[in-house]
Amino acid sequence: MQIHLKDLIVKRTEVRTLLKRTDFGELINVKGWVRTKRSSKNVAFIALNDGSTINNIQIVVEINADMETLLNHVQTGAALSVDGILSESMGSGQKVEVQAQHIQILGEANPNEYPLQPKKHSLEFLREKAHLRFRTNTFSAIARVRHAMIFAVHQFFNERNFYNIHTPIITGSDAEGAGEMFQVTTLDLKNLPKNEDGSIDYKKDFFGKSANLTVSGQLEGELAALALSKIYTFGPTFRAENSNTTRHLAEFWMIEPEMAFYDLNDNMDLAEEMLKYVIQYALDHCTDDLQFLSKRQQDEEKNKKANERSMELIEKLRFVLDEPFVRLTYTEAIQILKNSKPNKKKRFQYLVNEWGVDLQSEHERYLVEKHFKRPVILTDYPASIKAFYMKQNEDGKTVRAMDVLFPQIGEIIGGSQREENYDKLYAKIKALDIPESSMWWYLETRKFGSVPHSGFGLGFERLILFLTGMTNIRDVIPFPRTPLNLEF
RNA sequence: GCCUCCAUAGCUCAGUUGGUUAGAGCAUCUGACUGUUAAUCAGAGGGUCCUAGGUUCAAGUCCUGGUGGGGGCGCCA
Repeated sequence: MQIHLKDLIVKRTEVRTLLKRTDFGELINVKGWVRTKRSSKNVAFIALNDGSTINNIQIVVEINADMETLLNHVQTGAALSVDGILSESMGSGQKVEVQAQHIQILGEANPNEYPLQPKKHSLEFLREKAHLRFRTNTFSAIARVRHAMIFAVHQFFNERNFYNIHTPIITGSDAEGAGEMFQVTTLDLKNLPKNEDGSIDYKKDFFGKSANLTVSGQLEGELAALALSKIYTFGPTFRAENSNTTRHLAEFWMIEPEMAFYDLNDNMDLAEEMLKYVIQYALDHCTDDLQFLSKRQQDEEKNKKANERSMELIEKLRFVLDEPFVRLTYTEAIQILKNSKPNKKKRFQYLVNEWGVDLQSEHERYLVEKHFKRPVILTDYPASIKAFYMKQNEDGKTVRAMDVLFPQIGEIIGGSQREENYDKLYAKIKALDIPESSMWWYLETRKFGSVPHSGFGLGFERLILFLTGMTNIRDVIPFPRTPLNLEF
C-alpha cells in the first residue's frame, strides 16, 4: 500500500465549523491568530480566532522541550497553523478544543511592537489603528453584522421583485440637491485651462464638462423605476460637507429604493417593513455577535447613571420589531413640540414657536425618545425646507416627504413621493434656479408616461449604528472618510 | 463652519493651593504552578509628562501659539 503525502495533510477547518463538531478523535487542521496564551508547567492553552466567528477555539498544548521553545513565539497576534485532535473539552468554558500535535508559526507578532494587547482598548485608540482593528472582538463583530445586513437588504428586495440598479458614481449633474460635492477632474491643477473670462475651461477636462462624485443615485433610480416598476440602489455616496459629528461620513453607503405606482403611504409601509426585516435577519443570523456587542455596550455604560443607560441591545431590537412606527405629520409634530415641557420651560436650545421652522435634532429626539418612545415617521413637511423633486400637496405649503426617526441616531431614512406633474416640477426647478440643461432628462420622464412614484434613502451606516449599539459612525465602516481624515 | 473638552509608561488612567527621586492596574520580560478561561502568585525593566515659546527661585501642574484626538450644534443619510 502506498501512502501519499497529500493523504496525510489535513485540510483546514474554520473555527465556526469546528466549534459545532462532535466527531471527537478526528485529526483536524485549524489556522488563525492568537488572542491569548496561558501556560503552566506542563500544559498551555491558546485561544485561537480566525474571524469566522466571534468565538475562539482553545488549543491545548502538552509541553515538552520542543513545544517550550515554540511557545515562546506564540505571542498575542501571531498567526498559527495547528494540526491536532478534535477533543471534548475538560475545561468548563467550552465544549470543543484541539489537542495540538504540531504547531506551525505562520507569522510572529513581536509583543514589544504589536499594539493590540489582551485587554480593553479605547475606540479612539483603535480608530488610529484601523489597519489592525479588525482583529478585535468588537470590530470583527461589527464587520460580520455589516455583512449580514448587506446580504439581508439584497434578499429583502430580491424577494419582493425589486431590481438592483447600478447608478453612476461619477455624475455630470451638479443639481442633485443633497449637498456639497467632490469634484472629479483630470485637469492639471497647477495649470488650469481658462476661458476668456477667466473661468475654468471644462471642455478640456476628461468628460468635456465638470464632473462630481454622486451625492445620491435617486434621480437615475427614478429613471429606472419608471420602466422596471421597482428598483433599488445600494452604492457608495459622497458628500463634501464639512460635517463633524458622530453620524456623518464623507463617503458612506446608501440604499435607495424607487417604486412606480407607490404613493407616500406605500413608501412608508415599505420603509417600515424593510427595517423590520433586516433587524429580524440580524436577530436570526448574528446572535453571538449581537450578544457580544450588547455586553460591550453595557460595559461601556456601566459608569452612567441608570436613567442614562441604553435599553439592552437585543431587547431594543425586539422592541422595534414589535411596535408599529408612529406616523404623524410635521404640523402635528409642531403642535406636540409647542406644548411640550422642554419647550414651555425653555429647555430646548431652539424653541418651537411657529409653523415652518426646520426641526432640530433635539426636537426629533424628544419626539422619538421621550414623547412616543419608539420610531417615528414624520410626513408632509413645509415645501420650503425640502428638496425640489418632492410631490407638492394641494395645500400649496407642504410636500409629500417622510423622515424615519430612530432613537439616538435620528434620521435613518429620508424619502418622499416624487412630483410627477411636469408643469409643477418645471416651475419648481425654475424657481430654485436649477439649470434646466442639467435636468432635461429628468424632466422628460414627466413628459412621457409619467406616473405617481416614491422612494427613499436609507443611510446604511446609521442602520449599523442602531444594530450594533455603537455610537460613532466612524466605528461601523472599516475605513471612515471624514474631514481631515484619510489615513487608511 | 461654530462651540467645548482632552493629551502623563505599550494601553487605561491617578498625580493635592506650582515644591524633593512622577505613581497604579493591565501589557512585556524572568521565575513558580498538573486543565487554564482577559489564569494565578512573586519579582524586574519601562517616562522627551504631545510640541514650541512664556511666567516663576521652582512647571506634569499656570499663560500663549501649534499638532493630534474626543464630544455637542449646523448641513443630512
